[in-house]
Amino acid sequence: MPNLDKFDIGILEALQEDARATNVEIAERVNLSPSPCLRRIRNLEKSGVIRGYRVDIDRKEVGLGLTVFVEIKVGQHSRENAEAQHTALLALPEITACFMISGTADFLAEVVVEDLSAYERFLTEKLLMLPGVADIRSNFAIRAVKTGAPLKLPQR
Amino acid sequence: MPNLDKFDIGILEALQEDARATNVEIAERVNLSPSPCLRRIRNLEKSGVIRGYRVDIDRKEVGLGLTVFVEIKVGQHSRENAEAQHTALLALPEITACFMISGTADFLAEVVVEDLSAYERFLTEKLLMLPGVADIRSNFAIRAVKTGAPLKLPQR
DNA sequence: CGAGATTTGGCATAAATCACCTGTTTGAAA
DNA sequence: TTTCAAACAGGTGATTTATGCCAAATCTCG
Repeated sequence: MPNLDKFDIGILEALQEDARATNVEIAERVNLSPSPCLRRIRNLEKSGVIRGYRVDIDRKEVGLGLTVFVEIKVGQHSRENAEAQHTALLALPEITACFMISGTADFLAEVVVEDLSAYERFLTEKLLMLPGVADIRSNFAIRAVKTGAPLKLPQR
Repeated sequence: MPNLDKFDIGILEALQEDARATNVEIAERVNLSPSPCLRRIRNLEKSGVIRGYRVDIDRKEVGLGLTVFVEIKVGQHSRENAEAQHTALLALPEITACFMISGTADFLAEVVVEDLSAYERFLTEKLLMLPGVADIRSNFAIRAVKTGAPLKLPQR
């Protein structure tokens, strides 16, 4: 909703490549002096366009070798108080992303765990214990083609 | 593979919450003085545990209102030279994440675009033009429960 | 064209980064 | 257990960066 001009878009593109770039570097890249550049960044943060800054960790390197995409179906009456479902799924730290989707399933969740046995524990001790979960289908990631790629920002 | 101790894990957890936190802040949080803390961060970067730093942008706020999860099936002979498939999918900026998966599909891709008509253009002009793409199935995200959540790092 | 509002750029100061150095801890072998 | 070497934590200071302030430039309407 906020009107983003070419400077804002440029700043966001720079931060998508390297969110720890210094303000001076970003200012040079978008052809602005440091002062207004920093002011714009702070405005983007305050207005909610920028939600935060994250480190991109190599999952394999930290021992998280298994990514699974889980299609979750919920029972008919659980679909009515969807808020409780959201809260429950939000609280599971193994789920790194989760969307309510159209199609055959109700939710699609990305689950990141150490290995198959950790995934088994997650399923039996956590996901299947949630009330209202009627059916799940697991799609195992064999290989990551790309993850967390920069958004293709609409130009102004 | 590199041995990560509790300091490294603490640094990664801090950077997952705020990747622009200053080295001094991170050092305080993990109970280390700034010098060794910065040294560890640089080591994590050099060893590949840290792949980079990304800004978390609110998609709606920049006009990207539609997220679609696309299941892609490729023809039998395309499956053999999978490398070409990967390269082609990598090159599409609308795809923000893509995995080769088990199950009914061959690939699962997350596509982020402005709206339905932009998605139609993406499908007809780009994805369906790729050689070897035999079948696709689109699952539209109705609501994001969570995105880009921090990883649950194995403790040491 | 002109008044008002917004934004930019430069400056000064406080803070952070980072290379270098020193002292301590750790770990392996005798 | 003792010894030695390698690795690591912590301190210091020069350089770079962040950030508030203010005057000048730019943009926006009437």
